[in-house]
Amino acid sequence: MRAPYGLEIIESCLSCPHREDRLFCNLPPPAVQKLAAITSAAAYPKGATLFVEGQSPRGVFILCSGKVKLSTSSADGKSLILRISEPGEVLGLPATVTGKSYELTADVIEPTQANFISRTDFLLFLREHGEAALRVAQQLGETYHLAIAEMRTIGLSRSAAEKLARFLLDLCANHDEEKGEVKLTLTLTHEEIAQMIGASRETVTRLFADFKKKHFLQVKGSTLIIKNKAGLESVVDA
Amino acid sequence: MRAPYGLEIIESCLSCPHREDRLFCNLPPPAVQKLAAITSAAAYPKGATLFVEGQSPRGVFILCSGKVKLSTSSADGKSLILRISEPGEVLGLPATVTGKSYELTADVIEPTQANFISRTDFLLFLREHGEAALRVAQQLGETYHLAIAEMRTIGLSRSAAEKLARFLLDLCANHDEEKGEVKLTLTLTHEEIAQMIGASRETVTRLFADFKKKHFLQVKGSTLIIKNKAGLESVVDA
DNA sequence: GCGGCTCTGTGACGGCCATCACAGCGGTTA
DNA sequence: TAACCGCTGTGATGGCCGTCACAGAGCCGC
Repeated sequence: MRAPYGLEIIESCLSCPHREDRLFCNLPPPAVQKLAAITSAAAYPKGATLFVEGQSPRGVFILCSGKVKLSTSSADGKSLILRISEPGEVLGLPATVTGKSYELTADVIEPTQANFISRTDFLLFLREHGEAALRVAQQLGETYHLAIAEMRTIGLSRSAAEKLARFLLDLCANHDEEKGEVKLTLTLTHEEIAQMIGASRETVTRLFADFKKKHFLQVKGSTLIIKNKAGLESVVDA
Repeated sequence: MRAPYGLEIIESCLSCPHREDRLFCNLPPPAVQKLAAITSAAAYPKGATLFVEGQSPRGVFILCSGKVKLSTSSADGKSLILRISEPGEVLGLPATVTGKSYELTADVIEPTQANFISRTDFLLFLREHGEAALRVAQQLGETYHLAIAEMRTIGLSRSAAEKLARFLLDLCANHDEEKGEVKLTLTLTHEEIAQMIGASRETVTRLFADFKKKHFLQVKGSTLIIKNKAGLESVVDA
């Protein structure tokens, strides 16, 4: 593990292209300066945990690089993955602004650099900079959107096949299409996909085999090629 | 149906105790005045629709009285109810601040009075009053919390019994307990409950019969008495 | 290369629950 | 009062899929 707060990390984070993405781009210069002053950078290895469901909120994390898994779990160990956060996103925002405990657990699944802002600093900053508060509201609205979308795939499907198809089509929506195909890299294991759609690992394996047989998609290592979106859509509509 | 924008309705809404609840209470007087100026009141009969999933956002509705069902539905007519909004809540907030289309449909299920603020007025107001933007962010954070909670009951349960038990315990959380019992009025039909927990109507009927037989609860008309919370919790933990 | 690990693939079995079908039941309308 | 309509209750049936069990496959560190 690299030393947190190491100088080289702070340097690299200050130049991180996502540092002010979405949340704070285009703020007036004084606001940006103030923001930089209360921000501290750190690196997290794979397997690290940024925060845990139920903890009282310490602050927000702005993802510079890496990937973070957001999940919730029940007493009996079952867990539900809500989504995988990518660079540019802000984690822990709802809990930090409301003051309620974190509603999800954030686990690092690829080595990550993130900027941290403590709750007290962050709230003070928002109070002083109304424009930033509006940005935060917008970001929260989008997070809500994503949650609803996830909810739809889990709640409105009658079969596991439908859920998986919905999940894959959602993935397609974020990637470009080339001559009828969508190519994307999927680093998730079947187990994790199962936890995202509320199914068992074996069912996911079987469904992938099924979809391959129907020529809906193709898998090479961690590369996934969707060859027939219409086919998947027909599974959803069924 | 009462005439929308009728004088007596505006009067009653201006004195509505929830008008500034949560979202805008304790704002400085100038902000409150401005807010009153851009607000317009209306009444909606049972069966009316405030907005529909997919519409581009017209603005926000602040519930004064009545109840509104928030749901999403799939192409094949199946629908998933997210929650029932009560007076004091603000509807359409995420879509209005992000500018994306409404992600849910809002149907009036009990005669409702609501204050409406158009999107342009609302955004302008937020830009001028940073404190209000912060309130909006907090409200959004709480809405998100609720969505996650709903998600947990749907996604983390392995059986329908578990989902119903979770749903009932969530209800209890909002009501007071008296000598080990929680009494509440539940105006939802079995069909609607089924749509909230992602099950079929018949299953809900059967589960209620089952829970009654186990003396977990009791039903008299639209009054529901939870007699044994521990029993329900044991269903969830199973 | 060898043991140990995680991940994927596959068969058998059984239970839960969605679905269909229909029967009472209370409230409302004509 | 009868007809109607939406809600609730209940039986029969079948299929999906969760679970268990195990086998191969890839990937590491030693």
